Amino acid sequence: MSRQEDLETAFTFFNEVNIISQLSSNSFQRVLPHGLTQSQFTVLNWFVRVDSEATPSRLATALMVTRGAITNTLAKLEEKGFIVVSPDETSGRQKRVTMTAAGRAARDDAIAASSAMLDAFNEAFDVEATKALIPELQKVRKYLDELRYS
Amino acid sequence: MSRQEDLETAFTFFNEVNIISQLSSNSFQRVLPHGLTQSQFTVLNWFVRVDSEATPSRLATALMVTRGAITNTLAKLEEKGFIVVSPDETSGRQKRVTMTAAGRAARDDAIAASSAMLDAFNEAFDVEATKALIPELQKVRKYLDELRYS
DNA sequence: CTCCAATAGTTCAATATTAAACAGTACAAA
DNA sequence: TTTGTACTGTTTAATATTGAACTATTGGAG
Repeated sequence: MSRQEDLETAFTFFNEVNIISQLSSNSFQRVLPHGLTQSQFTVLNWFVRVDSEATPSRLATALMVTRGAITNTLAKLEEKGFIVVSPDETSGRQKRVTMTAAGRAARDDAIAASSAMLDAFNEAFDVEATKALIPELQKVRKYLDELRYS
Repeated sequence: MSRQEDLETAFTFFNEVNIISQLSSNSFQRVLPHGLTQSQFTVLNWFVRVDSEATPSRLATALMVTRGAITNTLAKLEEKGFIVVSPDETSGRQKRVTMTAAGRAARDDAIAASSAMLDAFNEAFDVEATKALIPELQKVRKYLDELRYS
């Protein structure tokens, strides 16, 4: 296998991943309830998947956007009552962000709204085959994730 | 396997794909030469991968953006001399877009600029394993791609 | 041939994001 | 204690994108 061929393999891999991401994100965004944007949903989902509390800066890093973008996204979520942003008593420069019950419900609504789409996908594709891909993708994700701190 | 578990499998799959896409796109954008944006590169790469000629509308559909967005992207590429937009003699409402030699060179520069990144990836991962994922991803991509025309 | 619905491309206002500048806070080294 | 450096969050101008309105053109149904 020449270096050139290996480069093409890697390039093709990332290209396919990109296209799938775009197509699925498009479909997903179309069904998002409560006027949620992709970014807003990602914040809510982060609270379910990772931690019940965060600083804006931690969210910016986790979601790979600038702190300015997070300021905006959190403001929108707070208007909707899906998160609470409060001062941190132990640190004057940090803020403390938590999700409300309404936020949790909105996140669950979003998941439910996408389930028809995912059901259809699972009908067309062998779920075991999909499941088999996940560990490989996780390895790649972890590699790329560690790369950005080095 | 319950429906709930299958839904989670599919959701996790798309979630991993999304994160990889974001991380790799971030890295890729950082090294893009000639002030190319991701969208601009995607247009140039489309001309290499798919066809040597297109209408703006065809590009908008292929790249999954609005026609307004393509108008903007093509204007930027034309300023840089990477594409040519000419009237279509056979149709007064369509335009004809082609890539210039400079555009082709810029695309090749972009590929070259990302090769260090891809080399590092190939050192960390078994290329054969990566290659094995591609057909599976292509199946998913084709499924999603067909979905949006139905 | 004449409409009329569909299509192609552009423009506009609104929104999300970025990069950079900014102000306030924390903390460790001197 | 003081000072300087690093970090947190916000603001600003610039840019990319969207959805919708608009203009021009096409092509088929009548």
